[in-house]
Amino acid sequence: MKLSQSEENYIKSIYNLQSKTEKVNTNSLAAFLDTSAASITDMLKKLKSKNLLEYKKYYGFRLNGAGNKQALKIIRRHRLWEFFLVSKLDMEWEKVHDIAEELEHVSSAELIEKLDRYLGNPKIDPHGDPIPDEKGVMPVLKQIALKDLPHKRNAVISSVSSQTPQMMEMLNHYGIKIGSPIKVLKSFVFDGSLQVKIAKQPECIISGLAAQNIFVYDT
Amino acid sequence: MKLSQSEENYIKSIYNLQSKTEKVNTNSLAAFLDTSAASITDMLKKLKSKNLLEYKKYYGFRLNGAGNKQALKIIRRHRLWEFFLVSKLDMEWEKVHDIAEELEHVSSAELIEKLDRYLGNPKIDPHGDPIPDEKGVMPVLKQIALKDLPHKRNAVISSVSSQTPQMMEMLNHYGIKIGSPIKVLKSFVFDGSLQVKIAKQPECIISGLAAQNIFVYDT
DNA sequence: TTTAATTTTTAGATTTGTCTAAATATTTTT
DNA sequence: AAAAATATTTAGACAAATCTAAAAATTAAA
Ligand SMILES: [Mn+2]
Ligand SMILES: [Mn+2]
Ligand SMILES: [Mn+2]
Ligand SMILES: [Mn+2]
Repeated sequence: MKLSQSEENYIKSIYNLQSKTEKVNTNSLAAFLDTSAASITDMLKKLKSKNLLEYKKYYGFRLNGAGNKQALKIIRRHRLWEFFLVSKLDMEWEKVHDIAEELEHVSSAELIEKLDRYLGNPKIDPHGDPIPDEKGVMPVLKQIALKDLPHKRNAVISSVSSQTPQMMEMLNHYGIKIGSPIKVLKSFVFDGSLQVKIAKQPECIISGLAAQNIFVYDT
Repeated sequence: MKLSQSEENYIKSIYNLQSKTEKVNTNSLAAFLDTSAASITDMLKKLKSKNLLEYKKYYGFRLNGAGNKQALKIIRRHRLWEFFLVSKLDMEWEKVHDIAEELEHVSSAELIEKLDRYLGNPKIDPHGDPIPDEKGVMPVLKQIALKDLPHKRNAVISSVSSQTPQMMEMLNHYGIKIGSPIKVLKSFVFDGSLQVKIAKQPECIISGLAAQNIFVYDT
């Protein structure tokens, strides 16, 4: 089934909202997509007629199995392109989302499978979000605090607990970015500080408090 | 100026037809784009109103300076993506056109400049067509005799010195076409003959005389 | 130089995705 | 439980890109 760019954007947005609330409602989707509620209703009818959506008038809606599968396909494309833009073209991870928003609609299956192979079948995008595989299965990644990461384990920065300017300043200084590969070399019992190696950076020391608030995927 | 996908496709097609005939006419563009003549007229009005086109009712049309510049920008994107698909993702050069037809409409300037750098600023796409630079200038490609092509260099058949029936018969037999990627694997000093690999053909031997009369773009 | 053939444009319709404003249904407050 | 507030849907309109069929202009033929 060939979907329009618009239909794909709606499906992806519904998927995202669904992961936060059971049933999605018209206004929240309208707000999310920055369109009118009337447009949402119009599209809901269309997606329902294409059997991608469970939809009961006035009572909210959800993607059904087929809809979810579609959403995961689009998310896969989006995140693979983001990974490409950052890892190969050396773009900054804050900038890649908008471009991936367009690239995700290029629909060749062969393209995406070859891109995936070329990138080394990455499991996490530059924002720390998991990349569904070719069957639409999200990899299960266990997230742990950096302080609990065993030594010498290859891990990837997945998130930080608070996005305050103070935290960002420090992360910036250390060259820590979501998606950066990281490895713990040594830990100091005295204050819980860690000596770590972050990809592309010289080795450095991170305080125990920071190590509690930085999370990684143990890969 | 932001152009729609449709507008971009029309501009590019007009550019291509223009390179063959001075003025383009409605029916030939309709045939080229496989649409109705009425649709062409509709779009011509639109492109004229956007000052990309010289257009006199019933008397044909041409892109103006701004229109040409736009066309070259789109062609640049198209050919860079084609190069990417073949050289990085290892797709076959016959298959990449349709995908590039979609990718070419992703409009980030930064994306294209980084892609260009990443690919090593290629000058020729996988079909042997030149890639305009970031200013829209088509590169002037140096053409050399196949016999002078260094080993293992990716080159593209650009022309043959004589188009006699005898020559054509031989080219046909070898599956040599303008635009075919070619690579020299080995040369024999004894008679100047070359072992070459032409895209999609099995390896073969070409005589020294033939190798003097076949020209390639060294990429 | 009329007439015929061809090309191009216009008129009017359709589909997709959007909007505003009004109507209707649901939920919350009194 | 009725009124008020909120959420959702419908009605009707619009712009973009397309189409078919008819009209008009140009070109070629008789
Ligand atoms: Mn998108
Ligand atoms: Mn992302
Ligand atoms: Mn295109
Ligand atoms: Mn090409």
